[in-house]
Amino acid sequence: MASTQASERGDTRAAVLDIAEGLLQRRGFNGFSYADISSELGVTNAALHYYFPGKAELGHALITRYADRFVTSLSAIEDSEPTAPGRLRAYVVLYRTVLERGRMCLCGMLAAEYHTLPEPMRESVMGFFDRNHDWLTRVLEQGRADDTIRLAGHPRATAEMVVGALEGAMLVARTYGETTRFDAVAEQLLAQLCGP
Amino acid sequence: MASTQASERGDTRAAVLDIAEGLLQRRGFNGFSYADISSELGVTNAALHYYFPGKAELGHALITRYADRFVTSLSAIEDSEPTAPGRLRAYVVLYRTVLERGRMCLCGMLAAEYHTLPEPMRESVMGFFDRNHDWLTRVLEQGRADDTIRLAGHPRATAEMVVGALEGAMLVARTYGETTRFDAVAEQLLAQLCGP
DNA sequence: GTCTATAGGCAGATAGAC
DNA sequence: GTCTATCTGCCTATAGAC
Repeated sequence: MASTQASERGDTRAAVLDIAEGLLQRRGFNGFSYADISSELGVTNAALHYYFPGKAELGHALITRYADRFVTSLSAIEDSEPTAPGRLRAYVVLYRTVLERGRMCLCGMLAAEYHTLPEPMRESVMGFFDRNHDWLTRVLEQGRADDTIRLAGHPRATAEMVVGALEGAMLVARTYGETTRFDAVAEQLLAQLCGP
Repeated sequence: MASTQASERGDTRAAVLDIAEGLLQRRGFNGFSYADISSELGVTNAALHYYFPGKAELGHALITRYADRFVTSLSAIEDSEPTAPGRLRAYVVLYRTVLERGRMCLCGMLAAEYHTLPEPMRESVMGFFDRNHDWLTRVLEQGRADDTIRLAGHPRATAEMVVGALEGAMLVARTYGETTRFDAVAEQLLAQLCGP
């Protein structure tokens, strides 16, 4: 099996995170077990505890890695897209890419299970949303300044609406297994902000 | 304890559903157990199986009851609110009321756990969203007809955006434990649709 | 680092007494 | 209808060999 390659290269830890990430995004934190990971990776259950003492530690590592990667993507967008509407559009693509793989946003998933999570994980989930709101607020302010974006209220409130709308659209669209439902919502959202 | 009253009146079944509903909306379907229900109700684990042979049946009954109640609420809105913007506003209050009690929409929660659910439950979750989209589409068409609502695209696409935005706003707002975050998003959304 | 072996707990579920 | 008692299976986690 393909997954054995990873352990042969010595980066089992990363392989564990990759597999666990997929499971978490598709089934939720309470919807997968160590056995799901170990069987797919081709190692025993006990090996996982070497890298992550408990499921809480694994969960925390997953959020951290996901959030860091997300922030990197946001920086990349700022480098490649100069305009506010362009940046918004690229932001939407970030979500769409996740959905395309049949996944839910990792932190959106954890937000649903929030009340069952260990405290360190909760904090990190909030941090993820904070950083998203911060970034979007800046983009919206930029768009308002150069008149490329039309705001109905405060930039931060709109930023929170954009995150909420995209998270919710993913959540519902994944139920139907149709990416087009997400696209329709995203277009709708962008049309209302960047208008004609 | 207060819950014993229910069983004394002979409506244990309803009491089970009430308790399970709260657990599901707060912790998710994979986040609670039969023991959680029976301990809160003051009966034994086995008693629950008398009413619901398996957790799948319990889950299905929960969706059905929730969806039926939701449809009833939508009819009530049509009776009390004649205008499209009024109906939209009342629709938002439906969500807000759920959030106020620290809960997530039952079907929004199940949408997150979708891939771990037994088939009969999946179908019912989709049915819930379908009915919401149908109802909202009709309201939006009404508003477009009498010029009280401004649509950027197809009514159905906007209806799906509204559901997505509200579900997502609940999801994120609940993480922060702040109802005001939901309100800001809702106002934002309504302003863009009914705005001046 | 990864294994075998195993502990201890809790999950959903059933049989049969009352 | 609700109980006691019990089953089986899976879960996270650990000890210790290799």
